[in-house]
Amino acid sequence: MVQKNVRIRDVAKAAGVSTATVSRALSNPELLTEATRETVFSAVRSTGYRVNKAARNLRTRQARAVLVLVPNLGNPFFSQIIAGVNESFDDRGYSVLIADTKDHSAAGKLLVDYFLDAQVDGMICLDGSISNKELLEFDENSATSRIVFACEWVRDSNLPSVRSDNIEGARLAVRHLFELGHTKIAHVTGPQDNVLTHARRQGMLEERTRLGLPAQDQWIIRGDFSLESGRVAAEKIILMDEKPTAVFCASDQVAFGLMSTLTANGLRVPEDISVIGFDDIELSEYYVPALTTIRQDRRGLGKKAASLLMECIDNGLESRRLSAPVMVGVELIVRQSATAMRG
Amino acid sequence: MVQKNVRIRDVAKAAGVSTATVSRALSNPELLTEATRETVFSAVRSTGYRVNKAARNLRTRQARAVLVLVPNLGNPFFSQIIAGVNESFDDRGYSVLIADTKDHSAAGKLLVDYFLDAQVDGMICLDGSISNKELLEFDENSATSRIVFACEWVRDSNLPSVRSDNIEGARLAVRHLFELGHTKIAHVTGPQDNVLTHARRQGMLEERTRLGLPAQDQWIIRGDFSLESGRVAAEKIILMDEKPTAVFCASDQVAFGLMSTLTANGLRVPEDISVIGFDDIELSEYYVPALTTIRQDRRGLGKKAASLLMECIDNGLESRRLSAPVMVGVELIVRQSATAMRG
DNA sequence: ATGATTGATGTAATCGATTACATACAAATT
DNA sequence: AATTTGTATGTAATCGATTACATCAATCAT
Repeated sequence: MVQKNVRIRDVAKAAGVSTATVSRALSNPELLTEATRETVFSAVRSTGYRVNKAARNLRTRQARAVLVLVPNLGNPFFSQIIAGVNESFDDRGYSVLIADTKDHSAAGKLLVDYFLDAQVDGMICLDGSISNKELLEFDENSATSRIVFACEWVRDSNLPSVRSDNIEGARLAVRHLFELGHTKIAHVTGPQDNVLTHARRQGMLEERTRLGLPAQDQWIIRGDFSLESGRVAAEKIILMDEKPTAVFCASDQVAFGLMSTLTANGLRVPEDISVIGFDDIELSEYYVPALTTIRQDRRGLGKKAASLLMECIDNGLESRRLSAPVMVGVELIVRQSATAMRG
Repeated sequence: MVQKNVRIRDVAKAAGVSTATVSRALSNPELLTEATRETVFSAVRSTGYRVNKAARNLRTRQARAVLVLVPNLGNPFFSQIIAGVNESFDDRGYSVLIADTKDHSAAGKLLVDYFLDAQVDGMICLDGSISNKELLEFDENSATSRIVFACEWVRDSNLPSVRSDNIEGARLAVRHLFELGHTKIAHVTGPQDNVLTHARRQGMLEERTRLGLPAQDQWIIRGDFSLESGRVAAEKIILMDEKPTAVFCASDQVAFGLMSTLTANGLRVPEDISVIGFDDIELSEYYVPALTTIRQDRRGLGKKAASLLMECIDNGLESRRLSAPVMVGVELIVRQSATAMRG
C-alpha cells in the first residue's frame, strides 16, 4: 500500500524503531543488527518511502548535484561526454545539470553563481575559454577545489583535468598520411588561443618536422572547429598554386565542411586530396566518403571526469590540486577519406 | 565585504528587521514599505546573501527542477530541444536535469521513479514509447499533471504535448518530389509503433494518393531513424527490379546512411536517385550532397514544451488535461539531394 | 471619542532528514 | 562481583527559509 508523502517518521513507526535507526539503515546499514536492518527495509518497502532530498541536502549542506558546462550544446561532439558523466553520477545518486556557456555569457550570468546559489557541489567544464576574472571569482569563493576540466583546460593553470592526448593524435594523423605517401600536408586549425588548437597544431608540426616534410605557411589554415570554417579553408586551398595533397583537420566537422566544398569545386576526396579529421563523432562513419579520423573516447572522458570530480568533492583538493592531467588515449580510425598517393 | 554562509537571519540583523521581512522583501516586495524594502536590499547586497535552495525547497515542498527525458543523448537531434528547454527554465530559476531513457530502461528503472527519486516538479518527455503500465503508475502518483511530451507523444492519450506537424511535413516532402517530376517515390519509415513513424507515413501515403502516384509495397521500407537503417534500406533498393526515383526518409540520419550506401554502390545522389530527409539537424547543410529536408524548429519545440510545463506546474492540470496538442510548423529546406527528373 | 478596518512587521512553528550525544544492555576484564 | 569496554538504539538539536498567526499603529467610519 504505497502512499505519498511518507516521512522517515512514518517508516520508523511502521518498523517500531526511531528515525535515527531508519536513517542508519539507509546510509550506514553496517551499524545495525541484521534483524533491525531487515525490519526497517521491509517497512521502507511497504510504505514506499523515499528520502526527501531537500531535507537531506539542507541538513548535510550538500546539493548532490553537479553541473556540466558545455560550450555549445548543439555540437554533437559533447553528447557522449555528457552520457558518460551521467552514467557515473547516476550510480552515486547525484543529479547532473547541464548549461551552455554560450547561452549564459549572453545572459551575463557568472559561473560562480552556480556555486554561490549552492545548487551544485561541483562542476565539469568542457570549455577552456574561461576568463581570468571568472577564475579569480572561483578562487575567492574557494570553488577551485570543486571544478574539473574535461577535453579543454585552462592554459597555465593546474586545475584538475581530463583530456585526450591531442599531441599524439595529431602525430598519428600526420604519420598515417605520410605512410600513405603524402608529403605536402596542410592543417586546418581550431580557433586561435584555444588549448586544443595549440596542442594539435604542435603535434602536427613536430611530426612533420620529424619526418622531414616540407613546410609552407599557407598550409597552416586558421579555422574554428566549425563546418563553416572547413568551407572557408577549402576555398583557400582551391586558390593555392602549390596545393597540399592531404589535409589534417582539427575536428571532424571542419573535415565535413572542407570535403563538401572541395567536392563541389571538382576536387575529389580522396582521389585528388586526402582528408583526415579529429574526434570521430557518430556521423563520421557514414559521411561520403567515410571519414578517416582520430577517435577520442568521449564516453570514457566523461566517466573519468566524473570520477575525478567525485574524488575532489569527497577528499577536498589537497592531493588533486597539483596533479598532472588525466590523459586518455586516442586511436586512428582508418576509413575512406584518406588514401595512398597516386603514382 | 561578501562572506559565505550568510543566512537570512544575518541579513535580518544587518537590516534591523525580522527574517520574515527579509523573506518578504525577496519574494513579495510589494508587501513592504519602500523604506524597509530598500534597507533590506542594501543589507542583502552588503552581506552577499543568497537564499539556500534546499531550505526553501524543503519548506515550500517544491523542487524547482524539471527533468528532460531523452531517448538517446547521443542523437544530435535532441541538443537544440534541450537548449530551448534550458533557456526557458533558466529565466524562471529552475534547474534542468537530463536523463537518457536508454541508459535507464537497461537498469530496470521506471519513469515514475524519476519523479519519486529525483524529486522534480515536472518532466518533459521526448520519448513516446511509454508502456501502459508506466502511465498507470503515473496516474496513481498523480504525476500525469506534471508531464509534457515533446516531439513524440503517447498514442490515444490526451496528455499535454508539443509536436511538429509531421503529417504536413511528409506532405511537403512528397509534393516537392512530385514537383521535381518524380512519381515513383519510396519511403523509409521510422521504427514500428512509433507515433512519428505513423504520422509521417500517413502524410506520405495521403499525399501520394492525392497526387495519383503509383504505389508499391516494396517502396515502403521499414527503418528506425538510425544511420544504419538507412544503409539497410539502400541495400534493399539496390536489389529492386523497379527502383524508385526518389526516397523520402523519416529522419536526416536515415538519409545520410542511405545516400552513403547508394553512392558506394554506384547510384549517384541526386543524379540517379533523389533523397529528402526530415529534421534538419546541423550537419544536413554540409553533407555531400547537402540534404534537402523538412525542418523542425527544435529550439522552438523545447521552449514551447517548457512553457507548457510551467503552466501545468503553476495551474495544475485542469485546463490542460483535455487540451489539443500544441503544433509547431515545419518548413521545406531545399538543398542539393533532390533534383528534377532527367528527361 | 470609540470601535472597526487596513497595513506593516514580528514571533515562532514548520518542512524532513541527519547525527552528536545519551542511554541501555551485553560481553569482557579485573 | 565490580568495573570497563563495546555495541545497538533512542532523544532531540539542527540545517535555513517560509508563512500562519499575532501584534501594533494608523486610518476610517459612526
